[in-house]
Amino acid sequence: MVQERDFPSSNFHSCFAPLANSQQSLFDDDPAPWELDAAAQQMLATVVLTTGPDNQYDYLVPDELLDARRPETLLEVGRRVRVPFGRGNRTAVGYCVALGVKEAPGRKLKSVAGVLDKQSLLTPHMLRLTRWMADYYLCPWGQVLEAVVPAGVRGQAGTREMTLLSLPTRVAARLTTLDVTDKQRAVLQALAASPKPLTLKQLATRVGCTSAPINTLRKQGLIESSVERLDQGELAALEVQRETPKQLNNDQTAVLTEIHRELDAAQHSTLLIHGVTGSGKTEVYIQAIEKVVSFGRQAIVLVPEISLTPQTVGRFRARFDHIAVLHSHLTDVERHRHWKRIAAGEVQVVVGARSAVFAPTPDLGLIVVDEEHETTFKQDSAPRYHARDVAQQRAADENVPLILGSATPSLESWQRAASGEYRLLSMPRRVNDWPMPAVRLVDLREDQNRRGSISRPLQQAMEHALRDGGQAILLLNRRGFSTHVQCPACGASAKCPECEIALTFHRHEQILLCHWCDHRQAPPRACPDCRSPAIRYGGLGTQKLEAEVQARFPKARCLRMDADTMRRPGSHEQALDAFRRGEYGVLLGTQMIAKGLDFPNVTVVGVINADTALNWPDFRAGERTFHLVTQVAGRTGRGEKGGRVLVQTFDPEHPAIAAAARHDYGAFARTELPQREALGYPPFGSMIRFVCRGENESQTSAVADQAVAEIRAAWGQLEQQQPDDPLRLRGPAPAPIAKLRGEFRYHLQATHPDGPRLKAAVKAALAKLTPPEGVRWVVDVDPWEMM
DNA sequence: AGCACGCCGACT
DNA sequence: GTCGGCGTGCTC
Repeated sequence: MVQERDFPSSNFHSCFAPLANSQQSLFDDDPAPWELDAAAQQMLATVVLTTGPDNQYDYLVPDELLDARRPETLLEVGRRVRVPFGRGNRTAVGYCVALGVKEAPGRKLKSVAGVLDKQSLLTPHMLRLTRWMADYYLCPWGQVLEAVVPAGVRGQAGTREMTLLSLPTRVAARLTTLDVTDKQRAVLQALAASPKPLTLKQLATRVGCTSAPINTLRKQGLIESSVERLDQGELAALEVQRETPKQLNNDQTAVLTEIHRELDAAQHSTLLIHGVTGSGKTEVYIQAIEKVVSFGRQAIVLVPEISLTPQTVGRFRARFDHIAVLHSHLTDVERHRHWKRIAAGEVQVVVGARSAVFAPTPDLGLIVVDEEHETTFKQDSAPRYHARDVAQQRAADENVPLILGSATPSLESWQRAASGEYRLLSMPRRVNDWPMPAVRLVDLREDQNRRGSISRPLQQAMEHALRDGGQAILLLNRRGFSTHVQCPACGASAKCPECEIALTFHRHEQILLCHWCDHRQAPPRACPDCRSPAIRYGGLGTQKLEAEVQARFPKARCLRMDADTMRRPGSHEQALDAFRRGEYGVLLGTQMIAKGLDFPNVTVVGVINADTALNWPDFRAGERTFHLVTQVAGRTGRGEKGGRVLVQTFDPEHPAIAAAARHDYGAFARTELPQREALGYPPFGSMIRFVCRGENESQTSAVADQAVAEIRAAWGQLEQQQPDDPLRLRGPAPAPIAKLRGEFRYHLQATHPDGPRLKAAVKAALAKLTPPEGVRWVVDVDPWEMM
């Protein structure tokens, strides 16, 4: 790390100013530039490498890279550079994160070899944000930078170097007097008539000649050429039906008034909107953004990927002239074009999944995170960031409000609102005062001798709904046909050879499938252990449920949506559109049908088994169950016909299920939060999860043991003298998925109320970890995945 | 992450 | 004596 105080503030474009601790004294006691010895001053670039050690390195900057007249090779903060690195001076690529005149250190520095980008890829805001992410998520800064700048932007996808031809003014002036052939004159005249330079091809077509006369003129110096990188083609423009603002109800108006007040205050604050399903949160976001746009600023709206369906996106398109929709199946070229439009300030609203939080808006005015409790905001590969928390950091840094919205807020956000860190705004009523649907719990213990998976009350409710022309939704969180395939004679069940997890039978494909690694094998004709031919297909998946629905409701068409039927891009939207048009009576599927959809004609929702997620080895199991049941219940009662919800469960007294049945978020939070507190779990403690994996089981478990020992040792170094909450270490233990793709997995969880201290200990411990070849490890800060 | 330096065992 | 094993530490 460079000595920041050595930088004269006048010309050192640092992006670190508001960072904590080591950066605090920046600029405080800098000597004035004229007091410094000019001979010892050098122009230096601080570089963070994209791969390699997680450090910052200073390089000399050759004068030619500082020539403002040549903007394409000008070195700026936020551009990438090629630098010599290591003893062999191999070429490395890094981001320039600081640039300025600085006192030379004792030893000789190497020089920047070249500039890679024609413009800066990261504003000082984004550099600070990525630096924060690196520190918070224990991840190399260079890796964060590579994750934040889309590959299509780095690679200039969709652009091409082209030679542009133009007429020098001295030639244009004496066009008629030149001694040239007729073809050549025609070429020169075409060029003179064109308001902008032309490519060789364009010019040749206009004149109706080959490239020969043009090349002759170029050789004679009568045409000059320049090379530029140009876009190939344009983003397709969409025809959109415009829509006017909707009338707000009292709750919506009250919340919007509060948001407007925060926007006027021009400072950062976080508002948590707790609005029941169907309370009209989207309209509130839109009207808040209209105000931001009227200031000429931009807004970012983060939604779970599943919500990026034409339905939600269409509402934004209908209300704003210039929006960019960023979803996971954009091509590099499309992503690059959107990025450039956003960076140029041509986009008013960016709507996208979690990575849209990095949209390069030049003058951000507001960030909205809709369905903020959703797990898809947490990235499950490095950097393992949570978009809501990154949005919080970004909004604070850019001094703009952050709006979090949910019908079922995460307990993290709820607790922050309770502690006063966030402001809580409620929208407890649905638009048009539609009532919340009545939820009936069906106790599966009392109905043990039922045949199949649909209880009598659910069966009757579905019959009623379908007879009255309504539709039904059934939720079952298990795909496939049978969830376990077992031999009743010897008890052996089919397991994945790579993961040792029960294989699921998929009847349509006639295969046994591992849902973790996608291993496939033919179903056995007889038990491989005892040769018994009577194989039992137990457990319920969506395929079996589909068969049962078709048997029980032969007149109704049934649509199944799960990861198996929704393989192709766009199939999700097509299926939902068909259901909305009434082509199907019953929609059944996994949790992908539970979120954010709005079907006025759905009058019955059935949860086949609310308990499936309840017994997961995850401290959020109850919260997940509550979210799922509440969200799916919100899919009904959105029209004149009202709606009913039936939740089948073996545990109707469970607080998460009972509270979800009453639409009572407060009750759920009141029972769940004290339990979290007693166990030191988030939101009361920070958690860091460590997972290691390798083919050799003893080596892998030894690495987990070593990690625990190092964390304990590092914690001992940091421990304070006063009595204190103890560090909680759970594990090491085999992970719930103890084997995956042929590798054994061990994990441990560390929790403590003092997040920064916990992080410091884990960071110090991991620096000492030396796993053998073949054992890889991962740290996850604020984990959401415990398997 | 790579790459050289270093300090011990089997060769020419 | 030297070639090479891969443990340790540094790279602006």
